[in-house]
Amino acid sequence: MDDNKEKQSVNFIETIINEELSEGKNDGRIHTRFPPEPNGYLHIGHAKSILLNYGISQEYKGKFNLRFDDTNPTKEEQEYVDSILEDVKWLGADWEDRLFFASDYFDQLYEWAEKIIMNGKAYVDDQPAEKISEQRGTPSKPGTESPFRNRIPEENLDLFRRMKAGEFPNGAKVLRAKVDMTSPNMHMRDPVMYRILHAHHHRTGDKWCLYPMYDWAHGESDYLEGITHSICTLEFEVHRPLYDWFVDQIQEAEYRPRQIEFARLNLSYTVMSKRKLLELVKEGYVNGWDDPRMPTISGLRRRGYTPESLKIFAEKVGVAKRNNVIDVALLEHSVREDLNKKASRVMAVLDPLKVIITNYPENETEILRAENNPEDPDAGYRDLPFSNEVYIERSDFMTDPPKKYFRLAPGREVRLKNAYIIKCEDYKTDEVTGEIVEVYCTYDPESKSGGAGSQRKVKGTLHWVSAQHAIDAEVRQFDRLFKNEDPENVEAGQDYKANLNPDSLTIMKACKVEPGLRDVNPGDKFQFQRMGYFCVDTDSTPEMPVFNRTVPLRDPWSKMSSKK
RNA sequence: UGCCCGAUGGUGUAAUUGGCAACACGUCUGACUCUGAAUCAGAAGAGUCCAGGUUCGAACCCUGGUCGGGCAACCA
Repeated sequence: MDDNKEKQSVNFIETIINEELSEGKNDGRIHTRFPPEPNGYLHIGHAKSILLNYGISQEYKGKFNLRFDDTNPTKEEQEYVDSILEDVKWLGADWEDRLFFASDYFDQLYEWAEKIIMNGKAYVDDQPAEKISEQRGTPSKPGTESPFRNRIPEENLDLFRRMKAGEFPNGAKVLRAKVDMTSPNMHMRDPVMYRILHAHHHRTGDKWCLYPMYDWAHGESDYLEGITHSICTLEFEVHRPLYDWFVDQIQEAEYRPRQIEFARLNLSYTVMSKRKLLELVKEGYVNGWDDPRMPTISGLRRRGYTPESLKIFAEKVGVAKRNNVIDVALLEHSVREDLNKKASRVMAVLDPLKVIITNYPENETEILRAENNPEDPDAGYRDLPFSNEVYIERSDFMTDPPKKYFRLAPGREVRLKNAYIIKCEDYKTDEVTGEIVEVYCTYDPESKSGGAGSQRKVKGTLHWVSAQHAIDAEVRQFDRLFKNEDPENVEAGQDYKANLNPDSLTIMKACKVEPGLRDVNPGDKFQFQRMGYFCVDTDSTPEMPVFNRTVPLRDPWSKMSSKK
């Protein structure tokens, strides 16, 4: 099985690694990391990155670190650290004992900064942010040098130490790397290494009033951890020369980390920026970060996605450098593929219509046998009660059906899954509304599933639930959060929120499900036959189980019928 | 007007590193079916952004364009 696992095509990062390996770089050691900033919840784009980094470490028998990039105390919170830890763990990316924080390295970073100052490669600038920004020029205009650029190392060191000691207020001074104000790369125009921030840090408390900037902290953190491949997204491509410049300042031996950039994941009908997701949460467009409609890992988890389904997805999506928009259908396909193998089949009627079987004894209950999962012989069987009154799906009965409609209609026969063939003899409508209230059928006693006369074929098979045995349940159905494939595609003056789908959430409170579903726990997953995959929500109680629809089953009929 | 990336069916990713474009999703047929699911069989759909060049041969190399994305926080 394994050997005919068609020669897996390698992505461009693996190609690079393979080349380096054959050159003997870093002694053949492979070490990756995932470096989230704890300022928001992780989303499926992060999942791609986590799975990529962890996957590479596994593939090459290397190591994988989790490191929080917590260099900005004004935006970061413990709540986010906790959620990120939970999400990464849930995905199965194992950092073993290598959980780190950039803030763990503040002392080392500071020490190095002093060294760089003494090497004449960094200086303290007294100018305000606006002034520095002005002098930086524009992409097409070179920058000009700060009047403080040529301070002598001793003076810089003294000032830097006083910055650390807290002698200056926020914004009074910064430490800048002395690189090249005329570089065509804006990031090389004497970037800021440290800013003064009298702020409480979630880990270091009030120890520091001086915090390193991303570019300075990131590569050095990689270096300290022995990271060999620092994989990040495309927008950091222009930072790479600076990443390398900073490593140059401190590198001591042969080893050095290498930054490689790949294209971030984009999903159709979805927004992915932390800022927008935060906005959706804060302004109440969704019910929290783990709202099942959110593309967050916690949202997907609550929705019923499995870690495996996300792995399947990540593999199908691939890794490259070109901008992409993945069809959400691929995500949906990935869960179905996983859940099809694992989820027990059960029957649940979401929009019940009562069917009375007129020739079945009124007070009798019959126990039928039902297969739990035709895809998994080991899943076994369960008992199902049957009686003379059952509920079927309202959409499974029509008084005047179109051609090709295989379900129940006056005079037509249909099979009740795992039970009998029934025939519609009559129905009753509400005199006022015209709504169908009951359907009257007769059953064929010879047609019992598994019985001698069960070979008889009918066009349709319906799911059902015995009226007197069924239990009540709430079902939440989700549709895409945005109406437009590209949520950003709006008329002038509007933003992505104009594309919000008002019908993204449908709550059905009168559902009837088979009695075996009485004792379920949040997270349990099922296939409601003919309906889709569902997952028990955290709001579920023993009195009222709540199911989230993870994804509907593929449904050619609804496609066919809605086309006309 | 500067610099850095990228460009292959509707979507995404490949192509033994120069040998007549493959896989997946989606779409459409059909078979099977006690889930209109799954499964199985098949089909349509790109001639690789454009123009030159090198070569027996180019999606891969070279030149010049075009288009798309990124870069001017004391954010990451």
